[in-house]
Amino acid sequence: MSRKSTQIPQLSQGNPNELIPSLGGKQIKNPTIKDVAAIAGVSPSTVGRVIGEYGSTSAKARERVAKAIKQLGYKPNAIARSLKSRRTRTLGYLLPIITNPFHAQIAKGIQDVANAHGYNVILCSTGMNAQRTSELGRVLLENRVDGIVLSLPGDDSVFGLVEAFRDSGIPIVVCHGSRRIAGVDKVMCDDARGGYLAAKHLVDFGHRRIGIIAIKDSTTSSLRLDGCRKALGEVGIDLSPELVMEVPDFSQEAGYTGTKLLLMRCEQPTAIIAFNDLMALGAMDALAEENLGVPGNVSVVGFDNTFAAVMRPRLTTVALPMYQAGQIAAQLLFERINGRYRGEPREVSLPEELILGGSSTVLKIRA
Amino acid sequence: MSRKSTQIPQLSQGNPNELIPSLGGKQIKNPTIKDVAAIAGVSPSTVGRVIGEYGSTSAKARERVAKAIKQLGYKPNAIARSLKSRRTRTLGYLLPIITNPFHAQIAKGIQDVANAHGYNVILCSTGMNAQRTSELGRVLLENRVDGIVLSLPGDDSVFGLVEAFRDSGIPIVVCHGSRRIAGVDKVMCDDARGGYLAAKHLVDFGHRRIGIIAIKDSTTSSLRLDGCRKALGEVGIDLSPELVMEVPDFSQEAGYTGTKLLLMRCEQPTAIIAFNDLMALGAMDALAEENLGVPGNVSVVGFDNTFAAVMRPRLTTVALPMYQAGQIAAQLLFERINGRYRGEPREVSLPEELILGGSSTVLKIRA
DNA sequence: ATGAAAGCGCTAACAA
DNA sequence: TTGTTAGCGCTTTCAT
Repeated sequence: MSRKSTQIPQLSQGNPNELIPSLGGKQIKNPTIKDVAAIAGVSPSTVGRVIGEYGSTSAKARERVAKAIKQLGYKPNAIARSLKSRRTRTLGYLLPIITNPFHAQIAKGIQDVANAHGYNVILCSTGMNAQRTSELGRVLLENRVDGIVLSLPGDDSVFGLVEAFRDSGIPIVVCHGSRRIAGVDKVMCDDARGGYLAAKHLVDFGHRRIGIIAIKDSTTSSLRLDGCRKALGEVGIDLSPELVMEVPDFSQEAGYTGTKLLLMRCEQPTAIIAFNDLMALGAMDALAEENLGVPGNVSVVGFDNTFAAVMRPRLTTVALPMYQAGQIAAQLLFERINGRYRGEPREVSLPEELILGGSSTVLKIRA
Repeated sequence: MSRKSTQIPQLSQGNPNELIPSLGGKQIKNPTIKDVAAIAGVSPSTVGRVIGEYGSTSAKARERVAKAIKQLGYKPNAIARSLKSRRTRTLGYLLPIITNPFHAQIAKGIQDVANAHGYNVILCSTGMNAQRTSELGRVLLENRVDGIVLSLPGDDSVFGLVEAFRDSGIPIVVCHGSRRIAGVDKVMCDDARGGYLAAKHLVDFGHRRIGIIAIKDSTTSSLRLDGCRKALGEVGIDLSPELVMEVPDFSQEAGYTGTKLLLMRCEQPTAIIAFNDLMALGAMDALAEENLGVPGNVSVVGFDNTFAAVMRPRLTTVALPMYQAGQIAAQLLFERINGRYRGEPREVSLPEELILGGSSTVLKIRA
């Protein structure tokens, strides 16, 4: 009913925004700082000072302005403010797809910190499409965001985008994205440490023959593998290449197939580490097909803690602090934005954490 | 290294943006439409026409402007454009928490459609906090978004927010939010139909004594329950109240406890419907504790298809088309924004779909 | 088809 | 402490 109120001028026509104090009448269509000033009987600048909380104002002025604002239903125009102040109080967040729980967690971390600073976040899903990535970068640039967080793998479109932002002097933080993006602040997880924790856990449980489902051409995967090697090395074991199955991607299918192949080509491992929960699920399906119980016959450990808690048995996994990563990314960004930090690019490494589930158990010595 | 390029004026000082054609020199610090005009040898208005693709321009002018733009590395300023044109090409999306996969799906649907229209999306998680909800609403208002999508339960802060947007003439679409918000377009799922599908499925499998874990004070829950009743009614069964266990919320804990209580107070049902996957998981844990196998002794059906696919056995569930819901919500919004539709509030009801898993099976007649 | 001029709503100098 | 003035970078009449 009042939906079209803005279309129907409620004051006399001919003076769209004239400073008629609307003595009896109610609202002016889109009250500006000038309208407020007229009603409060002060100058526009004084109103600006009251609203923007800068400069100095008398208590009386503040009171009158506040009253006028309420009377008019005045809402500051952030657009105009941005144009003049050259700050939009907006951050951009570029990510592959928001439906990935990882990125959703990061997004939440960024958003919470941003809001606490009075900032908004524009979310941009690239869909891993190069053209779209460039386009979204351009849009963010045109919208003059004060900073951006990037959770993208490193391809040419991403490098180009980083370059463009750097040229504009807009700070960038990479959060759980490509490690190959140089010259920017980064927030990453300590993947080597995570791999170490996973393998160490199994080693402590007595496992010695541990199969690993790793990913080809993935830095994260190779760091985790390094960590596994280290843990095994500590008990004098040299990880045999035949126990490391390299698969093309982090999919459930890859976990399944990889495990099948692994079981075929080597003596049955007593435990399997898959470099994410989805692959661990695939691995467990493969094991079930071979009538190998988990954890009875084979222990399984996953990574990422994406849905380990809803599996039965609950999956032992390595959790990554993505929410925290998002928060820190935003904090680093704000330090750049407000000039509190101007030094060399920093890299924050966040600890990963082992979450115990029922999918791993102490190795039974066979008779 | 080139990070501080904007701070170091690269041209002579004293003429911040004078129309010196920068013949040999490279970039002007922050080229505007005027700079482009000067280099292209046309007026600013012509440049505006070329960039904004309005009015008419000669091919020659377009070419010269394009060249100047490239030479200067000019980026249009969306802020200035918004101020003048009174359109920000930005949508707001208010939701409880982005880490809820439902809302992430909706967000993606909105974002994809928005981007296709050249629009951005500002994401706002309210965290179900009333004060925060109002604040975010205010911020969106101040930022003059062209429209908003709401996925919020109905409380006073939300009603207030809706009112505020209506006063400003900014269109709103509720997407999978409170049905109690009146006077706005809505995109909802057909929960009654979903409930019907779930119960019909079990009835078709021969089940007659079906326990239902429902939620107190939830419209969605009562619609689903209606649907269940209808399916049972079709085979002449009147759903007994003792088979309907009302729990306080949609949590796993509630599913677990509800099932325990259900098993205590009535003859053992041959199937259980829980109104989301999480409660179904809790129900299955409860059943396991009672040594009741799924689906051997009891069939289980969930709702929402949030993680049914990773459960073993895979959970039979009713899936909701959230991505599509987000897309449609955005489409409805655009129809309002560009004035293509000005009629009464519409309500779109989206079909839910049964996804078969291994958690439900044909009822075995006991000897 | 193009240019000149006004102004969107605000902030930031500078005066007073 | 307050008011005046001048823009921020763009779009939009209105002339030409």
